[in-house]
Amino acid sequence: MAVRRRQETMEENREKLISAGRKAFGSQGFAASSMDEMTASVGLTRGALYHNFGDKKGLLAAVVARVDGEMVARAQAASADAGDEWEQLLAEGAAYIAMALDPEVRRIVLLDGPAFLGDPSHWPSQNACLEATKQVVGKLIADGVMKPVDIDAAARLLCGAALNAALWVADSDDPKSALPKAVDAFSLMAEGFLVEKR
Amino acid sequence: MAVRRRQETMEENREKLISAGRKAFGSQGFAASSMDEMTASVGLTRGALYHNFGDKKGLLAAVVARVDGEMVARAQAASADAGDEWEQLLAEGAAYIAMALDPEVRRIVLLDGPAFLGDPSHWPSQNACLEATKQVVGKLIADGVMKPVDIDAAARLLCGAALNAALWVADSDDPKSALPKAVDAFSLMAEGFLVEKR
DNA sequence: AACTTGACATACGCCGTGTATCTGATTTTT
DNA sequence: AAAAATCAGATACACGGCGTATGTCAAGTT
Repeated sequence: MAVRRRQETMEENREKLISAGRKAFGSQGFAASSMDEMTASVGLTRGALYHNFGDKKGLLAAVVARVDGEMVARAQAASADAGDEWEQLLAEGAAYIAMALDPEVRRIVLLDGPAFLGDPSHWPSQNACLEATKQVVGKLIADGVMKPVDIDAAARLLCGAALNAALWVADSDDPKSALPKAVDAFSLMAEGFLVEKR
Repeated sequence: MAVRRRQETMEENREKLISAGRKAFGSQGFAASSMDEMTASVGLTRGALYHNFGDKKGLLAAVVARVDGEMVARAQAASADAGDEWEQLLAEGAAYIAMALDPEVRRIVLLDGPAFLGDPSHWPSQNACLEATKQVVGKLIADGVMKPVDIDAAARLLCGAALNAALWVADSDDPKSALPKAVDAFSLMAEGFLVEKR
């Protein structure tokens, strides 16, 4: 068998660590996750962790970037076949709400991320969700569909509202019945930005 | 000198710990705060902490309740002389945004609170801000000013939007100029709930 | 084949939490 | 009022986690 290249195995190990870190952070939270256990679960030691990611927070950042990236992909897929751009925005919002029902997303991206890495708008991953929302908001304002508000502010509020709605749904007594209520309230509130009601 | 009563000094010590905990959590964050240092800063030891609050999280809960209570008081004061109830809601929102610019409020109530104590809607303090918002929303829907949405969902979204806006302002490059934009966007978005625009 | 590199392991020191035990002052009891 | 009980808080200890310094051996280089 051909000798394994160095970079290959390193890439594999990074992958293992990100994946295991995601599981650990997602299930126990960042603070309570032991890096000894986490690395052992994939047959490595903390040596690999500190070599690849610098420290525990470094791994969290990598995991956040990963999950964040997946979210944006899913949101764009969900809004792909929306009628117009306004409906696209609403579809993305609804998609974020649905995604944030995933416990991993909630804990890692919505709770521990901001608490341990600082505000999402300054993440190295640039918080892809925010970026995507800004794009759409910019277009909608240019087209005169949305009122002329600050793009950053509007995007942040819309994105934040969607994720906040998800937190509410997830922690409500009956998530199943809360979900439509949340989507409903979100859509309604978003309409505040519209020039003319629909 | 009269002998000090037991309960008095205990109450004083609890007060010292809450106050010192607030400073520590607010400046360094919950995870990075050493309880040895914190207790020593008010001339006590961790013995007092564990006796009074059970554990580190117990103190956080007490601190959160304290700050949360102050927030509601300030919000109600801000909305006291609002014209009608809708304006009261907006005033409360603006007040929340302004308050969350306080670093202590941000870190303790908005970041570490949810991350370490769970969702605000389940806090022992009941999250007074949410409760207050629900009150007003309930009235506005009954009066036909707001559209008939789920009260809990609407309150959560409004409250969340205000606090989220504040997080954005605080972490923006130029908070001073961001604040009015945030308040503006918040008010606009809130109007989505109105039956007829103003 | 000798040498260098570097990815990861091993070993160590430090710090922080939580708990078990102790102590002395305030209450209570008689 | 003296003895007994209580209890707020201090002291001491055990355990575990993080980060770093150092070691090691396979992959790559010359």
